[in-house]
Amino acid sequence: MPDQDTASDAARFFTFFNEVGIVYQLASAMFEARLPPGILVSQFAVLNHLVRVRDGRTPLDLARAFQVPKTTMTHSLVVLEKHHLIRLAPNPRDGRSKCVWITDQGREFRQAAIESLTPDFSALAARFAVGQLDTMLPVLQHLRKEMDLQRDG
Amino acid sequence: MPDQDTASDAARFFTFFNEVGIVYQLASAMFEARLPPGILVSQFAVLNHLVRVRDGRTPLDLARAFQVPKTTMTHSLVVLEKHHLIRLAPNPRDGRSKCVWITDQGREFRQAAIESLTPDFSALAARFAVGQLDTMLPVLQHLRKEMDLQRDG
DNA sequence: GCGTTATGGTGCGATATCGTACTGTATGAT
DNA sequence: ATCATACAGTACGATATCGCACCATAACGC
Repeated sequence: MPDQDTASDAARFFTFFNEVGIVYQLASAMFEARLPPGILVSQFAVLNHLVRVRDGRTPLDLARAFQVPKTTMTHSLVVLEKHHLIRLAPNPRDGRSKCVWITDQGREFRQAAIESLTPDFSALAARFAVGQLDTMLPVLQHLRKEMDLQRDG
Repeated sequence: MPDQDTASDAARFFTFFNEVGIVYQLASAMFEARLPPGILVSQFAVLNHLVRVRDGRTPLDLARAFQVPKTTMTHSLVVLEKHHLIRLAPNPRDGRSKCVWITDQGREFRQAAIESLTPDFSALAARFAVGQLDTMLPVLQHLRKEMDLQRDG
């Protein structure tokens, strides 16, 4: 009964994404409580991406990576630049475009923000066995990759 | 070396939540593309909660469930009521408060929205083995519960 | 080269989210 | 009963997010 199967698949995806959304909300709230006023999780996420993945890319690359409209990314970058956490340089390869570079201050800010979360993570580790994350992480990464491919192609 | 351990725990939580955030973004984008204009994921999520968990509760209960400020929830409820997807009734137990009830139209809307996602889920199921979700779901739910408890207590 | 189309970024207006302050009702102490 | 305090919801202003229109440059066809 393939109809039954696809219905069941859909229900499982829906339930799963619903749960992911809740965990995201809770983690965001936890994180935002530690960030200094004026910097939001969305903006920190950009900073984090520049360190974890690569800086020097264009605003549009970042917008695509985060699945947000380019106007939203422009705004986030303006805020980060105002705080001297990134630097926007002209793109030598394309006169229409720019390159986004993280500053030393930006790296320090990211590091400090991550460290400020340590108490929260410690408290959570006392409630939840961290080893369980190791099982889920590669599966989540694989899921993300496939969703990315589906989006693009 | 307990310091090393807690640092490693923190790094694992951070990496994991980062991945959760990415999956959430991708799933939201996928979902929002199927919702009719005028209804956002945040508003649909409220509707979904009313069916999955319970309706008849107060706006503040919902705000706490979603970890959003009560003013944000007020706004979402106004939008949903404007579309006749919910009904706001006075709370017979408390003159300051209200009760949120989903309408028949709201239930139909939710069902139709979920069904509109079926093609996306089918395509994704062809790329990603759905059974892997079943392993992660209970762990995610457990993590969410512990994060909730940490937040409250 | 020149014109057409495509693309990166921004300006602008609309809605969403959030913090603060306020209103009205409930709760509790006396 | 009266008063002080706590609490649910709203009003309002600030920022975030988003869609649409526009500008400047790039890419392409000829």
